Formats: sequence, C-alpha cells, structure tokens
Amino acid sequence: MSATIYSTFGRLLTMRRGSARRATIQDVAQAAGVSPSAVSKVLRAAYGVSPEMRARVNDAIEQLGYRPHTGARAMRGRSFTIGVMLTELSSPFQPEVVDGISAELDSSPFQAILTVGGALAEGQKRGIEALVDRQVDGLVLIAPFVSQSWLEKLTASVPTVVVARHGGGDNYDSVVDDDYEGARLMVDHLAALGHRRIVHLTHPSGGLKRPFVLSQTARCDGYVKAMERNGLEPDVIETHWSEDGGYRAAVEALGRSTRPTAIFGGADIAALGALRAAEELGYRVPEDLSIVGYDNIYVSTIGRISLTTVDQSGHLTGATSARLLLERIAGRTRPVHYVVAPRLLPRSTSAAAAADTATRRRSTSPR
Amino acid sequence: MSATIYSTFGRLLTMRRGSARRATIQDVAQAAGVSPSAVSKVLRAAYGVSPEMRARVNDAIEQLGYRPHTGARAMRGRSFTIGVMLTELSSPFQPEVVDGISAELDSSPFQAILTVGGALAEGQKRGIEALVDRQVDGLVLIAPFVSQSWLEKLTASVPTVVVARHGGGDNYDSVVDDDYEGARLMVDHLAALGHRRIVHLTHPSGGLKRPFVLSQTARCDGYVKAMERNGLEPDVIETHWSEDGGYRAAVEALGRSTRPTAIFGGADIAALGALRAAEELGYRVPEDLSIVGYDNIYVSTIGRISLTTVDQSGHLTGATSARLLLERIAGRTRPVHYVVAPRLLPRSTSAAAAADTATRRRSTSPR
DNA sequence: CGAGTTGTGTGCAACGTTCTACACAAGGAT
DNA sequence: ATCCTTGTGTAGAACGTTGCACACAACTCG
Repeated sequence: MSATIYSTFGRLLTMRRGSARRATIQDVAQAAGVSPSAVSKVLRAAYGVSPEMRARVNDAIEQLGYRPHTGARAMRGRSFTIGVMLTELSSPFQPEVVDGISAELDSSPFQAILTVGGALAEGQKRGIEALVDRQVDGLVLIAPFVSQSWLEKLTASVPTVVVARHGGGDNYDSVVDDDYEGARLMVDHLAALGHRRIVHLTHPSGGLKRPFVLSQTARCDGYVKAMERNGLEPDVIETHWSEDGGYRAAVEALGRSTRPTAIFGGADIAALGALRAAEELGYRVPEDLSIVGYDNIYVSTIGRISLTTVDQSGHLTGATSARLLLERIAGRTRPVHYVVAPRLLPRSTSAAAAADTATRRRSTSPR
Repeated sequence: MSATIYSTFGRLLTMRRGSARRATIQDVAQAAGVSPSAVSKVLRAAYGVSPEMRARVNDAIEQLGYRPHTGARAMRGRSFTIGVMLTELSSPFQPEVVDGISAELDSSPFQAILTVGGALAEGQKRGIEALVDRQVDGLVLIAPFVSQSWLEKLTASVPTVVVARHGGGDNYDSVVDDDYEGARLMVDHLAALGHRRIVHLTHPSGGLKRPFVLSQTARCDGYVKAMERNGLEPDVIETHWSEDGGYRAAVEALGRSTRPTAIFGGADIAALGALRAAEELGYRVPEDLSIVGYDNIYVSTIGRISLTTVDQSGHLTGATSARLLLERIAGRTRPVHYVVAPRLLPRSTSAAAAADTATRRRSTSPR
C-alpha cells in the first residue's frame, strides 16, 4: 500500500472518542491503591505479589471491567493474538481447520483472528501482511500460494505453521495431508473395480516448484504414480477446482471418442461439477460412469450426493496446527512436519466398471 | 477473562525478537533526512508537505519496506481495521457476506479481520470483545445472538453494522433480508401449487424478544401470517438448522397419521436433511412431497439437488454493510436500516400437491 | 549488632505513532 | 523598514503497557 491510500480516509476519521472512556491499567491501579506496575505484575502473574494485593487488584479489575489494550501490549512485544490466513471461505475444508484451531486455542490466552487472502498470491500476501502489521504472536497459513523464498523470509521472524503445503521448511512447522497416499487409495479402489480409463482433474499449481507444492500437485503426482503401478495410463485434465471447473472438464472428457469409465476429481467440489455434467449428458452414475472426489466436504455426505471420496480431518488438522504453533511460540525452533493420514470413503458414486461396449449414452434423461 | 488466564502462557513468551528489526517511522525519517513528524505527515497526507519532501519520503518508505505499526496507531485512536464477528463458517451464507465486505473494503485503507463466535451468545461476546480489545475502528456483526441491551451498550462506543437481525436500533446500522416477505413468497408458491398441509422447520430463537429477532423467528412469523392469509393452519416444528436437525424434524412430520404434502425448511441446510429423510422413507420428491428451503446456498444449485428456495444475496448484503460502516466511521450518526429484498427461486423439489389419497409410501426404495 | 537474604512494592524509560504548537523563511502590502 | 501572510518543517507530549532497576522493610545468620 502506498502512502496515498491511507490518506483518502485518514482525515475522515475525526476521532469520535467513545463517550465512556475505557478503563486503563492506571484506573485499576488508582482504584486498588497501588502502582500501575503492581497491576501489571498481577496481570502477568509475575514474581513479587502478595496475596492481599493480588486480591485487591483483581477486585478492581472486576469492578471496572478492565480489559488490556492489545495495541499497547503489542508495542511491548506481544499481542496474544494468532493470525490465521485462509484462501477461501467457500471451500468447506478450511473452515473446518479454523474450527480446530479455535477449539485448541480456547484454553489458552490466545485469540485467533482471520483474514481471507483469496486464490492469488498477491491477495494472500496482503492478508498475511495485515496480520503481521497487527503484531500477531504467531501465524497459521492455510494452503498459501506464495513463493518458498517469501515464505522462508517471513517465517524467519514470526512463528508460523503452514497447513496443506508439502515439502516442509526450516523455519516453520507444517501440517499436511498425505495427498500422495490418498490419491493412491482412490486409484487402487477404482482399479480394483475394474476401471482402466480413469481421468484425473487437477488445479493450477500456482508455479510452485516441487517439493513445495500444495494439495493439487501432490494428489496429481500420487495419481500418476498409482496409475503407472497399476499398469494404467495417466490422463490428467487441468481445470479449476470449482463446480463449474469440474463441469467443463467432465464435458471435455466425456466428449472424447474413447470415454473414461471413471472421473477422479481432485476435490469434491470439482467432482460435484462432473456429476452435474454426467447427468446432463445422460450418463447414469455409477452404472455408466464412476465419479469420485477428495476432501469429504460436508455436501458429499448428503443422501442425494453420497460421493465416494477421501477424508482428511480438517478439525484434527486445525487442532494440531494450533498445538504446534503454541509450542513454537513457547520456544521450540526445531521444525516439525506433521502428516495426517487420509482415509478412503467408498460411497455410492463408484461401482464396477461397465463392460467396455456398455459405456454408452442413455437416450432418456434421468429423473 | 480473569487475569490468571493470561499468566499461564505469559512467561513462556520470552521475547524471541525477530532477527531483522522492522523498519519504523524513525528509520524512514533518517533515511529521508527529515523528522519523524514529517514522515507522519506524508503518511497521513496532512497539510504542509512540499512535493520534493513527499518524494524523498516515499522513496525511503519504498526502499525500507516500511509498514505502519497498527498497534502504535491504535494507541493514537485508530487502527484501520474493521472487525467482523460471524457465528459459523460452515453455513455458506456468512462466508458470502464476508466476501462482500472484503470486496467493498478493497478500495479503502481498512482491513477486515474476522473472529468466529459460535452459536452461543457467550462465545459471540468473547469474539466481539476480542475485536474491541484490538481497537477496531468499526464492527460488522453477523447474526449476533446477544441481548439487545448489551448490543446497545456496545454500539454506543464503536461504529457498528449488524447483519441479519431485525428490529433495528438507535446506535447502529443494520442490513437485513426481508425474511417475512421471503417466507410469504414461499408459502404463496406452495399454496398456489395446491398444498394445504405445509410444515415449517424453525430454529431456536435464542431468547431474543420481538422485534429484535434473527432470521429464524422472522421467517417463522412470516410463514404463520402467510398461512393464515391463505386460510391454512400453521404447523411449526422447532429443530436445529443443520442437516441432521432437518432430517429428524422431517422424520417426525412424516411419521404422523396425516402427513404434510410440503416441508418448508427455514434454511436450505435443514431442507437438505429433510430431503434425505424423505428419500430414506421412500417418498419421491417432488411427486409425493415438496421440500423447499431458504438461503439459496451453493449446494442447492447443484444439479442433483436443485432445491426450490429463496435467494438473499450474501455478497450484496456484505458489500452494503461495509459501505454503511464506512459512512458511519466517517461521521454519520443517524441510523440506517437497509432491507434486502428476497427472491423466490422455484426449482425441482416443489410441484403440485398430490391428491390427498395419493400421499402414500412407495414400497420400493428409490435408486 | 552488622551483613546478607528474601519478600514486596514503586519509578521510569521505553515501544511507534499522531498531531498540536511552534519556528523559521520568503514574499507582499503598507 | 515593519507587519502580515503563507508555506514548510520540527519539537515534544501523549497513548497504555511492560519489565528492569531499585528501594525499603523484615528476617536470618554469624
């Protein structure tokens, strides 16, 4: 942000000081008949406080409804705030991670605040910097797209846990699903059902270089390797992990002369789009075509959908991240890279592959 | 939070000062060969700055990668931060509102930070207070459950916009969907299709008293009134607006001796649960039973679901909230209560009511 | 009884901004 | 020349915390 952007509004904020002034540590000190330093000591549970003084001070705090001013604290080095940057709220996985973080932080003095960075590295940097400007004591970054060098530089100065990004790093901890393994589970599941032409839908890698990759690349790599181990030819379509992206990719795949018998959406949301495409084109799922996803988002569990998918517990991921971050804030420097094991959930959108000749369109439309 | 909770961790944070010190306004001043006051002036676009000085200062800012310290600014009265409290990330409506807020704030110097308050008033207060502690310049509260008196007291000292809460208030602006009207639209739609026994699923009101109610109560009131105007008898089941809550309520409704011909979930997510119940119990939707929702969440648009619902644009709601908040921060005190018009979206889960005798169970289960 | 030791409380200088009050220079009008 | 403006820059006191350095009292020990 150049200086000018601040100015536009700067002059408008003409200080409408809240009528009832907020109690400060001074007020508490006066009420309790002690010095501000003494109150600070009580607040910090520092050494050198008699039981009677503690009681008097706590009474005063209670009575005045005193709450510490985070900004002032931040100027002295810590804000008791954990910053969480996520890339999108609409995907259901990230909110689950946030839930896990909140739950874990609940019994600590730290508060989580979030910013939404969006799908582009630029916006994500903005979101992260906004948190750093607010002097957060630690950072959780969910699926960040930023370059490895930027990340290393950032994490050299602020304790950080990175979620859903492979490759690890020297300065930060990470919590990541074993996407390679998850993709393998799914490919093996389909192969066991007799599928030979399995298309995989992937998402742009964002220019990250291996091994510092996000889920999409890891899942794609895992898919390719698993296909080869099964003696099958990999077939990847790059699209966007959105309902529409999945739809378009599926239309393309199903328009080919030799059609796939299974579509493996790299994310549930893309699989849902593929599902819509299949229905519109008159294919029955799973009789004519299997469609599977990854993430086990909430929608996938609903009766009408019942999507075969891979589960990675968002809640566990979040709770683990928070725990690691607290450790790191407390002084640990040796990096920890935690891997969450994925779990295959076979449901009703995958079934045995149709005999090759049977892969045909129905003439009547479904439902 | 009592003082003790801070102490647990306090001593652990033993100041691992980031190696490379962050550039301050002093550093910039030195680099540019001017006083700190001068730099501050440039930053604020205040009067009394020559073009040459501005240029020199901006160069120095650029070169040092200087970013203002929000905490220090907050101590002087403003933090350029907008606090957003939302109650849950999992429901798709609230994230959409956040998107709208972010979009509107993008061209302002303000940054949005979020906290997640959860479904209970207690947690929401915590979330709001955490934001106030961080000296936000303004607050957006999404569907807050807190008492009206608490809300009035809070908003007396900090500019606030409340989303999705009816009744308005003197100290704050609000943006709210016309839930009464939306419920009427839906009831009329069903009545026009010949439905006479329409069950409505509602969510606990949280002890709020009219007119200061959240969406659930307004929708329920709108439903009751619309039913009566159509000469029909209202039939409300209180449950939770979740997939499971909708499921259980639907099982109850369908277990009665005289079954409803339509279920109006107060929220899409509850309607989805009802949909699952109907399918499991062997009812065809919409042939045997119409099921409709409210919110037009993303999932409802997906082919397999295609739920009849009422749309309230979350994005518009968010953008409007942010705009109102900026106005309020800029000095407006007269409250504005903005009402968003709902829109009926008939899709494939509603159809003409079956003849009374035809409301029977199929013996074969679907799919 | 003086020298330590321990326990309990205070004084004060930061931390990074903002903004009022002021200083100084250059020019314009009398 | 003197007095006003006007334009441009700086000094310095806040803002609310923290935590080091100290002071003072009451013991303990030789």
